[in-house]
Amino acid sequence: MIVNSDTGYVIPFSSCLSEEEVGEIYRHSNVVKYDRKEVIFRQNTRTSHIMFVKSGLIKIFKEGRNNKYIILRIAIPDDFLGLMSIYGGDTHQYSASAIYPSEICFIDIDIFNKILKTNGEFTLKIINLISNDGLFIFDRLMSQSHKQLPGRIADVILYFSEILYKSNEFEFPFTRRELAELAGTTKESFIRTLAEFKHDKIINLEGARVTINSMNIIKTLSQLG
Amino acid sequence: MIVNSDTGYVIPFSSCLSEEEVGEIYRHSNVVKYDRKEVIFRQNTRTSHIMFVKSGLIKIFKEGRNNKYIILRIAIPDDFLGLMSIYGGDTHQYSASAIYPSEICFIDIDIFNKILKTNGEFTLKIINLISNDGLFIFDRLMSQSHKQLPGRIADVILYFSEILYKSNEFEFPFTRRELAELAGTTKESFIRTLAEFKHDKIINLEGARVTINSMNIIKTLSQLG
DNA sequence: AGAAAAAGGTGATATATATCACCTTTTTTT
DNA sequence: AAAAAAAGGTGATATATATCACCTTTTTCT
Repeated sequence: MIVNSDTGYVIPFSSCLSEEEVGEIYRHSNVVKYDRKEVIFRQNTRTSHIMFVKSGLIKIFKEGRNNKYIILRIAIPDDFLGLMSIYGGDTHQYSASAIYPSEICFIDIDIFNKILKTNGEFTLKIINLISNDGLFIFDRLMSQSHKQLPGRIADVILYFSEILYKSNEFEFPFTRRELAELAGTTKESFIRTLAEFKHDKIINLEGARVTINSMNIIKTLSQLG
Repeated sequence: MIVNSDTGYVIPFSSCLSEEEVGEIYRHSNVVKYDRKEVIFRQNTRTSHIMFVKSGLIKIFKEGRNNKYIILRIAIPDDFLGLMSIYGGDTHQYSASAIYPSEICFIDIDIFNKILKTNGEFTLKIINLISNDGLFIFDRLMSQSHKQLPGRIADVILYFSEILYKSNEFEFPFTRRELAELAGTTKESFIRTLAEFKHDKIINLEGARVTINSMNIIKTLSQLG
């Protein structure tokens, strides 16, 4: 559902933008609301807009063969979506869907590029974002290649605790199956390993609710792999 | 060994650069020669220059725990090195070493950034490069997570045949151990699977020399995982 | 040229984790 | 409110690939 453009929101890195540039973006953008589980864009479709998360939580994932998925990361407010695909080619290389009801701001791609070409400060911020996205994927690749399950599941716990929620206590916004797709394993193996963590009192676990009892052990598991 | 700056080489994407910009880069750059196996930069060291390959072949790799490595890709002439690390933070997140005697051009980072900030056309090319690097790593992540050995080794063969050498016949520039690090497996498993490919007449194999007999089967293996 | 180290290779064995086959509980749909 | 579907969970079993222990050949070093 498309709502009228409003100016009651902040564009990421707008401190680097002139008033005219901000105005131009507002004039050529609109906000779309998504319900839980709604798809924002799907891999292999053509890129058409610059997007950023205005509110909510977005799952970034990729479908492989045999109905297998990898969840890459969770995008939070002010995160851009799909930059890598937009600037690396002309089709999305992954999909995005709303975890909770969310609002996405769509910006006209030509306007955005015009600003990129003329505003070096802003451009460097965008280059910085894309680079960090790439390095994050590289870390995932290392984790996937060299660590075995306990290490990878420790990584998932650290991702929620340190990057996403910045707290020792949180609720998984995902089903066990999705958590497994984030850890690169199967639902069953994820459940079992998480149950071991609970049994060993490294974490408390009630349904989706997690409390980290021993951050040290989690970090050691992550490091030793 | 540092040689004097010379202007007998072409800067990648220099068609997007003005004469002054090209001159400025020449004035603030120098070419360094590396022997086989010499390290160009090492992960966790601070970034200091923009680099591109003038000649040779460069191995891009990352060290994990337990003396395990992942080889990410091979950089060829005109490829930039380390852009993602330079623009994603201030330390290299991976290492680079020469596979054959190679020449690397080092460009002053401030001069390069100055040009980035003022030349939008050129900047878009650089954004395009970094984005593609990121997408390439994502593909590797998918390959690593969802494919089993024969599929991953087919991917390695396709990488050399289609991306690097653009031929059905080529020589691996790597030892078996390195090939395994590129496929995300062990030396032994790589050797065995490659021997199966040979036994099944999918490829010919004599030492490092590979001839692909059935590109179809290789592609099918890659796709089915 | 000779010694040492690295690379290539093979068979036997171990093991982590996927797969399968269920059952129970919760959530969603009609 | 009942039926259907999805999620959570557990035990038994299968299997792909890592690991180990060698041996041979090639390359590198002194």
